[in-house]
Amino acid sequence: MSNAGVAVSRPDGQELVRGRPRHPDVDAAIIAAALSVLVDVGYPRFTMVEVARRAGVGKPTLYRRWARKSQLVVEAMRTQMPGEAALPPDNVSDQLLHYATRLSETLTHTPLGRVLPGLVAEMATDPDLAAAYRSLIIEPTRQLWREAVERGIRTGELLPDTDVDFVLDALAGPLYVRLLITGAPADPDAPWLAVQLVLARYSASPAVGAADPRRTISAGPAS
Amino acid sequence: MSNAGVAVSRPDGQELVRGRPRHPDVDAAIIAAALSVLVDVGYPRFTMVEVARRAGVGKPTLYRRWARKSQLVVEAMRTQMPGEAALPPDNVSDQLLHYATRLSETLTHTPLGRVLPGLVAEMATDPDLAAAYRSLIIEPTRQLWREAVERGIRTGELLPDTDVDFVLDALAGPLYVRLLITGAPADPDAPWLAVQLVLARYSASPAVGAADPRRTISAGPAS
DNA sequence: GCTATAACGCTACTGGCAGTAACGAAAAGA
DNA sequence: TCTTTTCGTTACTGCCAGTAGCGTTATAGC
Repeated sequence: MSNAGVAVSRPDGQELVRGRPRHPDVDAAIIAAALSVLVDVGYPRFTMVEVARRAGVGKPTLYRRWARKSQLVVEAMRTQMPGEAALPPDNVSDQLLHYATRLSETLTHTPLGRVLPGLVAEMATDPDLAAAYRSLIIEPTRQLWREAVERGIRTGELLPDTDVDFVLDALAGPLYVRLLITGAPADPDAPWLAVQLVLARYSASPAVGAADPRRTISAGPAS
Repeated sequence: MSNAGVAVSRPDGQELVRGRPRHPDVDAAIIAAALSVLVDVGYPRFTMVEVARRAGVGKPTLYRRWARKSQLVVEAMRTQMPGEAALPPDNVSDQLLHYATRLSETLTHTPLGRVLPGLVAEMATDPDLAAAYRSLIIEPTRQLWREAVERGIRTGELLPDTDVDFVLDALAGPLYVRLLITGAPADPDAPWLAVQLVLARYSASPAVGAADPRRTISAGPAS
């Protein structure tokens, strides 16, 4: 997102750089500083001055790269997202459990959890930020989940009437509610419980969902 | 929450009021103005000056009643919560559907939905606000839901291993996720779909949850 | 080298808002 | 009348986002 107004592509395909080039370490230093500030004080007390101070950089240097504070934050958050990591298990229930568990860990063990509430607020009034956050952070994750669910429908593991988007909301919802609304500590079982709900309703194999299905499906998180 | 530093209770139980009494309409005027500002601009652009202006009141008058902007907002929100309205249906599934539908409507049709994101952010750094919001707005609602679920367990409608708090999260989660995270428009079916999930997993009667259970339980929101 | 260009750190500024202080005036009880 | 407290008004402090202008420095092309 560090806007590349510097480089102008030339007819020969090379980059024409005029003037003093940007220092190669500054971007990284700013992102690192931003993350450290976010971890320390959360979004609402996150100030650009403090980021500049910790990065050993002038404030205008920040604004040369990111026009808004919120954009810098989104960029910093994006670096915290887990990589693709080719999905390991080959059945839908384990895949969903894997994803839900990973989201739960991201929310509890990375700055994302600490920052999310403030970001959510800003999204409500800053459409650009909302779009950036959703397309860079939320959507990539949801797309993975969506593909897993659709695959499950195709293979017959899930019922054909499965409401894909609702399933995604149902898996992520309980995790977000705790973090954002009730403030209760994250329940390590929550991902598994959520997957249970989804399977109980949408799994094609009728046995699932009653009694104690934990053993009938899988033991725990795959990661 | 309008702090009553004015009245001092006397031994005889009467109120001892010294000095000029507060104007009886000012509290209501401020709350009304606050709500109108919230509706118009949302929490992050909500300013006390604007509230004072619309209420035809000085800024210090606001601060005489509510020490923080966030406290005024919580108070204003509280007036928007639906009343108790003795729970109508007598079976758990209809009760939960009723509550979930009411939450959905509150989130979409009252200022609460517009304000919630910003409030959530502020809660992350303001423990007092978080406590006030949770005890005045979140908890009363959850308590109703909790009682319904526990009643269902007692009557045998729900399985004894039902995880009560998780059920609450699972019912509210999908609604909040849309509002706060994905920004997708509220799905009018979401409350019903969420109840379906819960019943499919925790209902004691095994028929529920497969095929098209919509007709096997109830048609729609009870309100 | 020399020149043009743009990044850099620095300082200073504008503008908006939360929250406070101080005032004179008004409303009530004692 | 005296005391107390509210009320509106005005003015203030302090914080922060974001911008402007400065002199300096690194690089590419001539």
